[in-house]
Amino acid sequence: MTPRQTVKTQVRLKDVAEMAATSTKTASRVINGDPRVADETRARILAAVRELGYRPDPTARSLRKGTDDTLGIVVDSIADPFFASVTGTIERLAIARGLRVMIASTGRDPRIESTVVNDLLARRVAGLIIAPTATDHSYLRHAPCPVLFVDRRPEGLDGETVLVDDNAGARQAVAHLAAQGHRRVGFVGGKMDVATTRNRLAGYRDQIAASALDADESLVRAARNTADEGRAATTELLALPEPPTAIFSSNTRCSLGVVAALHACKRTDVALVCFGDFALADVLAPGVTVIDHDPQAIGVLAAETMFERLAGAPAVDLERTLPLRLVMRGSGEQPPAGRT
Amino acid sequence: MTPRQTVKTQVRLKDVAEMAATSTKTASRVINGDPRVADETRARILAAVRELGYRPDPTARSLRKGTDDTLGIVVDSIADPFFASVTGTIERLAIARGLRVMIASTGRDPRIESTVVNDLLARRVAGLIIAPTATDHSYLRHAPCPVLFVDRRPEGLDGETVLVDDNAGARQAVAHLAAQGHRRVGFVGGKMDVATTRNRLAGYRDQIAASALDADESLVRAARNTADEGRAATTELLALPEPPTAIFSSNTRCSLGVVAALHACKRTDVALVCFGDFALADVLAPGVTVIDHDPQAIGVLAAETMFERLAGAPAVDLERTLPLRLVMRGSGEQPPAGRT
DNA sequence: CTGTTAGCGCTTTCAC
DNA sequence: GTGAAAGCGCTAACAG
Repeated sequence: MTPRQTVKTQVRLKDVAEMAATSTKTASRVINGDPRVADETRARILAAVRELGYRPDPTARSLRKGTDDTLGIVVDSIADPFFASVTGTIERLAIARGLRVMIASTGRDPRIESTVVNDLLARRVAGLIIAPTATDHSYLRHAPCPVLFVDRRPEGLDGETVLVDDNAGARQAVAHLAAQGHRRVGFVGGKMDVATTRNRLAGYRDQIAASALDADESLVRAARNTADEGRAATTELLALPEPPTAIFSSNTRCSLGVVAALHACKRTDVALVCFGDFALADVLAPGVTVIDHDPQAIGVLAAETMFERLAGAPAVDLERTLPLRLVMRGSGEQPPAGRT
Repeated sequence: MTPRQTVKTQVRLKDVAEMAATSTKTASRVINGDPRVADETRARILAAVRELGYRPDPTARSLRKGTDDTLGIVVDSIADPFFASVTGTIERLAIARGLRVMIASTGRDPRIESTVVNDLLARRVAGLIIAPTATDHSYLRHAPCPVLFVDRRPEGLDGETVLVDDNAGARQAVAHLAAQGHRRVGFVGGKMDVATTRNRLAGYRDQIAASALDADESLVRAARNTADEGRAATTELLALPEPPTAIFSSNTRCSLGVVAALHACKRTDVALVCFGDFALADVLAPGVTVIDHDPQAIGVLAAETMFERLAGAPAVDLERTLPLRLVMRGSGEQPPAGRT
């Protein structure tokens, strides 16, 4: 037998209306704050609502109105510290505005992205915030709700986007290392099918050229998606005939591996700048110099932008870029061949 | 050529039925995998489904069936690394079973917990996984769906719970420190209104007594919820007339602060055992000894338990406890007065 | 095997 | 100001 269904019959609007001796429509008006109801009637209805403990059914309301008070958020992985922070911030602000939040992870799989986005759309979400993974987002051109992209630009669509200037951040990192006298700077980063990686790698290459450093492709180790892979890449780089004297790590997952490798090999003399701050970066010896992009700030900006769209305000600029900040802690200020 | 999706004009089951020259009910049967439909009819309907790009409306279905294929997850904060990992794991497994996931954070506020749980319930979630914060969960006794608690036991209700043995973990940590010869062991941990903290503190006190160590309440610094507060608490402890020679940190947020403080004061000779592993714990010098409780394992167990309940299997035991593991990395193996 | 009829709980015409 | 009726898209009953 199936589990016993609770006899707790839900209080419906009809029950409220009956108790207040009025119609469901009038009760509905009161619930929805329609002013055109007699004060006396309104009082009766509110009393009934409180007495019965009535709570409107969001599903029925959603079906009838064709819209929901839920925000859809689609990110790579909720377990990724960066996205966890961004998502958590958005959720907090959304709740404060009386909005619910539905979160879905894609695992960076375009097909999963398409599935979850369509599902969210089918649920009539009020708005959609997406860290894009797919290569074509043109199907969102006529989406029935505001769509905002985060961290990466959509492809095949001029969608409003909140992001950091990956290219500039990478250039800044490499320029900083060049200023310490480094000529051979290694790159460790994620997969090339992620736009963020491509932009950071492009910035790295731009600045290598601009600073006239060694443009050696064997110093570039992309497609490292986990800390373990970042660690392995670092070990490889250090084993090169002409190893780099400095490393730029392009994302936090990699950074954790790079740091682990440098400490394991006792090669903390190798200069290091990481894209993205992380816990304990300031505690290590030496402290890890980072290009800081505050995930909470991204969350706040994304949430506020979405609230503007939900309120009907049109987008002014298609892109909102957040500033980056070089945080010097020691690892990035070491000179080449700094072994002691 | 991928078919263009017009999200605006929704394809309804009625359209599919008309195209297949049948009734909506028969079409509904096919959609829901009812075998009692003629193969030929089924083929016509499936063809229409594909041609029209029909996707069932989850809202309408939910309203009609009185249930949804969404799992509700309620945790302290999605930005907390521990809960991000647990939640991410559950989400991944849920998606794989065709379930959606709705996540809500409470910020450890009992009123917010009550609000979000009721909201999730109003949305007819298929099941609810809760890291409890409120002090009374008796209102969930007759919940219309399976409810599973994670990380902490509910109060006022014998609910099925997945957790780690906080008390035993704390005892193990203190016993380990006692074995190194420490007699004064400090405690840094979260707020006392969180059951996890209470259990770990109780375990700490139990073992202090069992090992006949100094039971000095001035060594106990609870109510530290952030890394900054953990850092401050550590500084306070070290400034005591009779400072501890070892510290037990009861949660990861605190641990990050404790570690930062020890490094900042150059007092890494103070022995340290932390409850909960964290990134770079093995990279620091000395490596941080931890009582490891794998958040992913908790997520897997929680998800599987929930799937069992959704399938109708009754709970065998009310509690499922995950094993803890002492990971020795150096910080917890240092002797007292180990300054060099 | 298939179709018709009623709703799920709510909000929206459009009357009064 | 208020209310009756008509659905939103779907599926549980119960016929046929």
